[in-house]
Amino acid sequence: MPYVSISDAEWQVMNVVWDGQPLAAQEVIARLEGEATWAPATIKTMLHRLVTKKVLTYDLQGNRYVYRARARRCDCVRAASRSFLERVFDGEPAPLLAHFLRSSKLSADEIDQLRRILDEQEAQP
Amino acid sequence: MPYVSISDAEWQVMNVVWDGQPLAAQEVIARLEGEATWAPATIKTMLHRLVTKKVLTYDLQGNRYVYRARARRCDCVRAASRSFLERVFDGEPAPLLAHFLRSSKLSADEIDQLRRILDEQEAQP
DNA sequence: TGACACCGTTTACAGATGTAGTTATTTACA
DNA sequence: TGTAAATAACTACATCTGTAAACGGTGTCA
Repeated sequence: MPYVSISDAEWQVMNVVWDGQPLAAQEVIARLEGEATWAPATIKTMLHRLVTKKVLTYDLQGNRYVYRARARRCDCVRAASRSFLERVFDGEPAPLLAHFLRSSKLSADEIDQLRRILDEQEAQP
Repeated sequence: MPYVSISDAEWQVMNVVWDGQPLAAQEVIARLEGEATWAPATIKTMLHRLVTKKVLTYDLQGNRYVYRARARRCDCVRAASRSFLERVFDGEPAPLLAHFLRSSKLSADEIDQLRRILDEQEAQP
């Protein structure tokens, strides 16, 4: 399975599918109301391309497709994250983390959670 | 100054320029040896496009251009980071941070550093 | 049994991107 | 002063992206 990248607009569609799969095209279109201003035809094009890219697949239900993700979200997140880290932060995770820690407003709970992950990281060799 | 996005390949060039500016095209090409396998002409094309996009500028030195960044790295990093956060993590910084914390191997020093940033964040309202 | 509505497929097209060769101009050396 | 080398500019072209209309098949309601 050769890696094909998911474009910006396609990520918006995939996020909807991952969140609510399985979904028929109409449902994807409905959930993108407000999020984006695409014509329904545009969304259909993207669903089609995502099937071609083997990121999505579908089951036939009568005469309509019901889409499901074929690639796992976590794998796509991993690939996109690695590529972003490489591109923008030259592969250095620490500056990336510093950047996002500084530029995000986090709740006390979230901060605690992140501290705990840091503790875990420290425990590993 | 309308925002134009810096492509994947262009980031590689910009990282070299930001690290060593001002740089003549030849120097950029030299520093990309090994990093990438582009023909020199390819790199020149990218330099040219980056000037068009107003991300780079240059000073004439004899018959050659000496390039300098026109956009600040931190601004470009900020823009790219925001877009990535939006696209891949639906705008939620905490999951993004958790992901990178878990998937990176960090030195003890780096972990301390990050803890300190978390402390700072907690102090802010 | 038509006509309409809906579905996925095909086609369209401009702009961005990756990749690089060709050309014209300038400069420096012989 | 002529010629070779180097430089930036122009041209090229296939693919990817964003955006969407047109088309052809099918199901449904009158």
